[in-house]
Amino acid sequence: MPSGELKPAGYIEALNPDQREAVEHFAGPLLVLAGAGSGKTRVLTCRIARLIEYHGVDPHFIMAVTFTNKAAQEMRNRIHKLLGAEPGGMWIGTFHAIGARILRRHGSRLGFGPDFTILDEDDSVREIKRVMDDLSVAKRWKPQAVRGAISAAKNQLVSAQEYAEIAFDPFTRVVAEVYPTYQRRLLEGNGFDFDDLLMKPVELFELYAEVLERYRNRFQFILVDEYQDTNHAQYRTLELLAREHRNLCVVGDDDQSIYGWRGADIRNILEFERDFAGARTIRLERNYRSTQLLLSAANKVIAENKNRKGKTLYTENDFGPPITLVCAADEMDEAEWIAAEIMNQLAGSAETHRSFVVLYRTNAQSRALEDAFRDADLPYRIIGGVRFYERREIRDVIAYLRLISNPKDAASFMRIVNYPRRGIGDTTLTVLLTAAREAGLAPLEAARSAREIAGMPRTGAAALEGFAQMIDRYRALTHHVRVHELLGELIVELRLLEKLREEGYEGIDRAQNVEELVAAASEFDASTALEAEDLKELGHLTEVDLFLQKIALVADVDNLDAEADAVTLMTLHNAKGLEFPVVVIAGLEEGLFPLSRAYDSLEELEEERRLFYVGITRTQRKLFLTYAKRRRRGGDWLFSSPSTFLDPLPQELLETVETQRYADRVSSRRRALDWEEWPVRWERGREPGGLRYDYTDTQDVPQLGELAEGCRVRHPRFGPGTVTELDGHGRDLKAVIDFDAVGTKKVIVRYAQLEVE
DNA sequence: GTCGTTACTATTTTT
DNA sequence: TAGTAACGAC
Repeated sequence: MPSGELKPAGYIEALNPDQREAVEHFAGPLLVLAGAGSGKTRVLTCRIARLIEYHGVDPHFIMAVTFTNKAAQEMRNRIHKLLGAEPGGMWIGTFHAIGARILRRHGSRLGFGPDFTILDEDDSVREIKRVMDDLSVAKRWKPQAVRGAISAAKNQLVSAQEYAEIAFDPFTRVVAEVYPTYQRRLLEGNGFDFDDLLMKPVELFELYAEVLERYRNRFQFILVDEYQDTNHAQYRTLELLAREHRNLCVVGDDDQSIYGWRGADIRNILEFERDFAGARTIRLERNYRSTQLLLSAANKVIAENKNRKGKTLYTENDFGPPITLVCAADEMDEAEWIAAEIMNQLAGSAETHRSFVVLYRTNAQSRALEDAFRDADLPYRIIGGVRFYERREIRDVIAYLRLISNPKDAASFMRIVNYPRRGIGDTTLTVLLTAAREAGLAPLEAARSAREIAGMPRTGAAALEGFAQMIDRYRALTHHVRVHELLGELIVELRLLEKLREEGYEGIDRAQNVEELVAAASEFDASTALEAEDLKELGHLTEVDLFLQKIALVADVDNLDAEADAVTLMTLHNAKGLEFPVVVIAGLEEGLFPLSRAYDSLEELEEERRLFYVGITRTQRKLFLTYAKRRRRGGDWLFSSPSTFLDPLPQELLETVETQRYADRVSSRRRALDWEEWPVRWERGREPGGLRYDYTDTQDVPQLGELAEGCRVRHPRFGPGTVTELDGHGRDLKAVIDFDAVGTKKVIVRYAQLEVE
């Protein structure tokens, strides 16, 4: 235990007083409110080092939980550096990875084998769709929506039974019907979805006191990164584990909570001090990352939010250059301007490509940027979007591995039974599945003796048996060969690369991806996937099992290669935890950022604002904010005004710029407007602040003001009035207007020739 | 059983 | 607009 004679290690002396206080805190609950760029990871890692080195805590008793694998890896490396050795026995990982690890050990109590499959969101939607088809409810509701509801329930730890009790309308009643069947299918297929990895460990702890006891004793010290992003299931896990010893240290920033839509509950951090009475709270407000100017802008933006603990960042860095606010004509113009500006900056300075990042709200925005970057010959890489492990060809190959690893996996069976084509069609499959269900067998099991099934077409039966034999043959190999060897053989046998290449241009890419997967597999080292203490109990798991469980939990950011010399393009969400010398935030328009649906509630709008705050605080030196006057979205042009998020930014921090094309367009329009009235029909889409125009014969139209509830309008016959209600969409949009002179009337906007004041 | 066409719908973020 | 799902023809 504490031995006061030891001189503080060098890493302690380098900390500022607040950081030091957090690091030196030993036992009892601790909340560290760590502003952006305030050295949060440093505090976490130093604290762990100190627990081990100074307080003599065996790493075996420490658990550190992060949100991404990348953060976990980073933490591991830094602790290694501080201690000069790997802290053996310590658990560091994401909630999901830790959940999977616990389930691997004890899942059998809930009826799951340790070689379980982890279903990603897409797998889960497919499974739900299948359930819905069977229950004949697929027509009325979207599987995606039902999945969302089940996922939300799981994050709230609401079981299928409990859900049934609270179902109150047609939709939730359908969900209540699907949920238990879906769970049963998962159990039958020995699979967990992402949410199960969080919910099932809690179930395990609550049902089996001795399991809970084991981990309570085991994790004497728990540290949690990004605590503001925890959902209820995660909160409950922490509470169960830490309730007794109370050595729970959480680090987070309520101003950076951006995952509310995924069930993260900001109350977890706002109410930590209440939930863990006697908790010490330390604020880290000194920022080491950004310029003073940027921090003052960020502080102004976030101060608009009501629901926060309150924190003001400061720095002793330079004042720094102003933020450049750019107005562009459309998204191509915006993208071209960004590409050109990055080229400029590169030409005149020592910066390299990797100093730049372009952040945006939606993945769809990357398209224009990619085009512009390609045209400008600017090297770039995109994080997010269609992720590697989500590509069709990769999922196909992985489905083979999954079926080999877990013959009960019905979803993977269905995916590949006829890929590549082997003459197994709907008729054959329907007969097989019916027979399988009656016999209580998984599809692959039934396929092994397909010829014995009544009503099975002869060619189909032979193909099925051949398929099953092939899978079984590889299954027998799993204990003897490495994953990449197995994969290599499989691909040759299927003639997969040849077949993909025959698909033409895109197929060549696909074939390359498959080769990349084999390369990734050959780098996979099972010895690090399963730690020594798990080997005893789980030594019989194959490398294939472990490889699959591992890749199911990797995100794209995890692969962010800091070395590659290219401009990074990614969503704001993906940027959390990262920093860049030069940042561009694109698409600062009403309806896009903030996204229009965020107007539904204050909470969502505040979350969007936090996202903007996260974006600003990624910046070390120079920030560009861009918006476009119009943007193609779906089929037509969407016109919009600059984001209201820009409003709190004081003029003196900004320098405003128009792109050449925007300037040209405005001047030509002004000239045109002098002599011509523009033939325009306009509609208001779902997007508040964004007006959707349909115009007959011109390319360019003047922008009308916003039509929204509460705004003042003028009607040619009824005179001035106030809009009290909007109803319908697009060309069917109707407005209820309280006219000053003639009272309330409902008009069809399309015909009413309203003028917005 | 396969292929091609049409229809539809989703355009938010992800462990 | 683009991608996918469903459907119908061969």
